[in-house]
Amino acid sequence: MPKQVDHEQRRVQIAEALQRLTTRAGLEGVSLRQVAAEAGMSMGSVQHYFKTKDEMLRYALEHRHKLRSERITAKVLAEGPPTPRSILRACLVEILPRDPDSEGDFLIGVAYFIRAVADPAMAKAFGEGMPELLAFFADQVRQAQEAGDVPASADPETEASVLWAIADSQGSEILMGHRTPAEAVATVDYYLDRLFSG
Amino acid sequence: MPKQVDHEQRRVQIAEALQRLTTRAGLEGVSLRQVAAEAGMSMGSVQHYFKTKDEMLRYALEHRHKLRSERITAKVLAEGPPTPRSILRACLVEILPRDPDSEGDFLIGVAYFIRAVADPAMAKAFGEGMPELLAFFADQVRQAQEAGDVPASADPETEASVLWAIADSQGSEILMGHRTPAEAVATVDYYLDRLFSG
DNA sequence: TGTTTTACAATGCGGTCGCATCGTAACGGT
DNA sequence: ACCGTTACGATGCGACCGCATTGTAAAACA
Repeated sequence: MPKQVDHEQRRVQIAEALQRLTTRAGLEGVSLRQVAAEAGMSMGSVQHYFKTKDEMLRYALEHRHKLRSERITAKVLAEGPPTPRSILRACLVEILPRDPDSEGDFLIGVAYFIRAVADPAMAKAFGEGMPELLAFFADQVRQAQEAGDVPASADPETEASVLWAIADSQGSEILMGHRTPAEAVATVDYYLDRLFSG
Repeated sequence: MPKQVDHEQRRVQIAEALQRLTTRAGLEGVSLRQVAAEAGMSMGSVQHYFKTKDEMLRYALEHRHKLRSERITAKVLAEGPPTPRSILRACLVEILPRDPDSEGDFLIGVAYFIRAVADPAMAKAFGEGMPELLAFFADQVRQAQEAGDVPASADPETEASVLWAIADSQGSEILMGHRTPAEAVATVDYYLDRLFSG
């Protein structure tokens, strides 16, 4: 068969160009042409690897999910002796936009959220990564409960939602410049303090 | 002078058409033509009242702020004897998208958020309504503290952020169909339970 | 009544969009 | 060497966008 090209690598290349564009310029309204230019290839090439724009966006979303997961687990493992609390803190802080990288990641999340609102298929894809993250959070809370660090009255699943809510919402506030990363981290710590008061 | 028309009423008419469209079709990508059609007037007419699209969006944003404030205060006053807790609950539930109306309101908020991310001027306008809402929340928490219903250790300002975060994030989850309004309300109640445990 | 200002409809312009099509260059298998 | 497939660049189509312009009807003032 013909010219052998690593499809996966090409797709990643495109996805990362998309991510860079999304971070830099804005988020909605990035066009295929822009993505192609940013990736240093022709539009036809992009089309070759992704039949439609949606397909490209969906792939980039999965790529992002993977990267984020890797980043978080790396962060968690890097934190000396991991306790449920330190793990949760690391996750939440990692989610917040604190630098261009994490800001880009957060922005991509927002971009997909927007699409997801109008497009149920995208909402499904977008929400796929959520349950396991929430389950992971809930599990940490449960472990802390068993260790007596979190009151038994707390509901792990709901606490997981609240934790996510804080990171999610504070992240948006940071993006809009209504809050600084430091303030957001302080809020996270505040809440963890209150939660871990068993 | 000539044909006297109530400008404010016309603008409201347009803003509400925009809101309806945003609710129904999606949120980003509503065009001036669509808005005009929805409002039952010509595009030239819309242009007459708003020189640019941004101007229209900005006006509609303020309109929304006003409506939401009115809606919330009405809701609070309607709740028999208002306690800080019932007030907070009413506010949070009111923010959540529970029916087409509140869903539209929430969607508009999302639409503006999106614009706000890329457009600092919009971010400013969008964030203008926030501090007073947060201050109001914080004030309720403080009052509850003085009444001994909320632990003195709680920080009213941060709690206000957390409360907002819950409504904000849960609202998004509802929009995407990842959560039902009932579940979101349960989360709100759960958190209020934990907060009001003085 | 005539003039002036406002309200609005119609239309067009330049631009961009996603997507389809087509031609061709590069390579692997036979 | 040839053939079939793949990679990808070039180009164009139809639709839509925001915005500007133009023309006209109507109403308040003189």
